[in-house]
Amino acid sequence: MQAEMVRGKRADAVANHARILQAAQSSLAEHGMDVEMNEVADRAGVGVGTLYRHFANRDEMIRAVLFETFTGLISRIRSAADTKDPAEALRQIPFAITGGQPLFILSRDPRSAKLLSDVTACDEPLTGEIVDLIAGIVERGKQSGAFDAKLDSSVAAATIVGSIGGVVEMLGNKRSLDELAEMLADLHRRMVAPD
Amino acid sequence: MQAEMVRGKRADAVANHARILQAAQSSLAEHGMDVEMNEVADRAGVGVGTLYRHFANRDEMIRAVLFETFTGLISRIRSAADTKDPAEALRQIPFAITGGQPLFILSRDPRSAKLLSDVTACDEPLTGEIVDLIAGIVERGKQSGAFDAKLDSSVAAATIVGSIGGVVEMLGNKRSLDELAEMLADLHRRMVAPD
Amino acid sequence: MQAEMVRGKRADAVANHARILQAAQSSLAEHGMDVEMNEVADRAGVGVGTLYRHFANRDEMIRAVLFETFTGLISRIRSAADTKDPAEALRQIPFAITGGQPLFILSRDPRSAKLLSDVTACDEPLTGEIVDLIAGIVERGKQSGAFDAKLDSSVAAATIVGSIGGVVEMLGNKRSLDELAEMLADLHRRMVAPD
Amino acid sequence: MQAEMVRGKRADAVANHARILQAAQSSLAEHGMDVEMNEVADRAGVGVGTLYRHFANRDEMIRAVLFETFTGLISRIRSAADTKDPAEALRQIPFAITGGQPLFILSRDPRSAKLLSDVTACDEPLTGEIVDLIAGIVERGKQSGAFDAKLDSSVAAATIVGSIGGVVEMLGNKRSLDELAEMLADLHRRMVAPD
DNA sequence: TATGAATGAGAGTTCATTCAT
DNA sequence: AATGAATGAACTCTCATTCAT
Repeated sequence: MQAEMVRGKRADAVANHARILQAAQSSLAEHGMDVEMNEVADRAGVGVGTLYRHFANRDEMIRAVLFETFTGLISRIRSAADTKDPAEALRQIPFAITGGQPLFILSRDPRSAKLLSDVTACDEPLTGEIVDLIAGIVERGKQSGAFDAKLDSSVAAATIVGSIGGVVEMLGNKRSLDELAEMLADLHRRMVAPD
Repeated sequence: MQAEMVRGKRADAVANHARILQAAQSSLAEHGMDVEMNEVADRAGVGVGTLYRHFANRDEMIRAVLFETFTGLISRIRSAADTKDPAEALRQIPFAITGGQPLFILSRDPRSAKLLSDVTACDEPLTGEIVDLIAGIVERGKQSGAFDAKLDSSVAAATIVGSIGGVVEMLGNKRSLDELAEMLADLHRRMVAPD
Repeated sequence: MQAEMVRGKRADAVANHARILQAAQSSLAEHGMDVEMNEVADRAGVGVGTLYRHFANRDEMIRAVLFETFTGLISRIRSAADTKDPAEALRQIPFAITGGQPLFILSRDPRSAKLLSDVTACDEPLTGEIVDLIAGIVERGKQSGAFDAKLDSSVAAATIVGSIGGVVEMLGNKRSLDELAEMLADLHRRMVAPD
Repeated sequence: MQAEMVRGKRADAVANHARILQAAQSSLAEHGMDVEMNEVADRAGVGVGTLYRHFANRDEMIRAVLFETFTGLISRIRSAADTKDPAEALRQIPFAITGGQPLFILSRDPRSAKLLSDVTACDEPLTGEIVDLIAGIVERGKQSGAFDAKLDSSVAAATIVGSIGGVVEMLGNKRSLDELAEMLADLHRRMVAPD
């Protein structure tokens, strides 16, 4: 019922693991932190017991999904932030954020922060690192004169992150993410431009 | 021990209702949509049974709090939107939003949308009406030449709402809301200003 | 359905607590440490939830029963041990042990020791204290010349405890406990008598 | 890779069976009737599936271990009981009982009685047959005048069995089994001796 | 034939809701 | 009318058992 699982149990188990992560991800996206194990199991087409063979418990399962998702998200943001030109770096941010799985909303849930606190080694929301990366871009832009020197880089960064999250949530089902990212990049450009 | 002072009892009940709403509000702010009835009852200083004399069930209680909160929020936004000058109207938006109870975050929870769907007569997030009001301001600004004509007013409005939510969530515990609102208003002004 | 519960909820709850302890006790006696919460609830004529209003969890419930049972058992043994004449003290031991609830068998289960380890402050079986009390009697008897001086008091005590437990388990359903206690006392007397 | 060395495989299977029984026995000794199939499998160095090739189910596995153990135990007791001199026969009992696998404790667990009820054809504890054998010795001793004529042989036998079990459980980890058996034999001798 | 991943019934626990007091 | 003890459906997690490889 699945495609080419090359041979033996190992391949099967690996395929299952992927299927389960995928199921957990879509359940999480749909129900937030309230995912139910049985639903994830059903969605993955396995029994509950199998979930527990792959993750020690519900929290670990969610953690795994969040970790995967946020790891990808942050690495994309980091790539964007590595761009030399601050203006170009900033332009890439909306694309970097909207490019991944649609779990960005969970980064707001206080429970997800708690769940990942031993990964992030702090209790503050996961958006913290993202904001810092973007604040770094803003700071560079201010120093190069590309952005307005009077900007508070943290506030600007939080504004940018919040605006992307908000637009995706509110309009993501009406317009394409790419189109929205384009418009967001433009709005952000105006926001940070020198007077 | 039986009857009189009917009015007194009414007053009592009204006071209780307010206390309970207040308790529910603070519980909601703290735990999100996971509030527990017993905690609300404890916080209100009444028995659980009394909660059920005031609200048919948990959902109704949350609905009442959200309704009250969003009603206030929307009326403040409406006031701001009624301001003649679009620039000034837009400036007031962050203050209007941050001025109320800190339940704005709940507007993001998919469960709250579901819960209020029969109030709003649609399943879309409660932010819908808010976005529309702000989009109206943007539209007026575009027509008056105060804002850039190329703006997509819905996207701009969603950006503004999202940015306020994001900033409050991410920085609300580090800076005063007033200070943040001020900075947000400035960022929004730049964002919509003509090139 | 219960007798004179003087007034109000409190009395009811107290009666329930007793009923639940009683139910837990008989379930424990029947199934050992494998008691099931639902069975105890059924036996007590309450819902499972009620069990959890009275005890934090299954372990606490069992702990409460064991504690009550062993506390009674040990206090009866202590009374016997307080008797001046060692011979008379020893004679009372079988009666002291068989006089209580029939949970003596559980004192053997390693799990019950673990469960009560924070009460007894040690992990060794609960029979430890009982054996010590009886060994004290034997020691006194040896010194007074009433018992054989060559006895190892610990071994004698363990023998006595084990024999009572064994006889009750093996013959408790065929003969009366009093009759058995009488015979045990006689056997123990012979066992410790000087040659 | 297919067929031959049928005999070799048989031998393998027999060795496996022994290894598994051994593993089950040590697991049982450690965890009582709560043994887990996976642990036994691990301990035996085979997969769980293999357990089910040797025993129809968990109960059968435990039954097999208990049967083997008790069969050995009873045959040792029978040997002792076959000794002509009742006093000598009785002296050998503690050695016969402590000489085997340390599963004697399980004979007390109500679950093991249930489990073996179709082997023993009755629900009474497995100790029944043991008690009968020892009661036979006592009876012979009474008739020969070696033991006190007033003894109730069943009660004396149960006392003896119980005392051995108790001493082993309570002191087995402090003293050698041989030393304890010696002391028990002495105590039993005194117990049955004529006044 | 042996393996161990998958299964799912069943046990413990929580919490919205009810109702006797 | 207010209370909070009782209720039990629903959820998480475990482990004996099965079966594809």
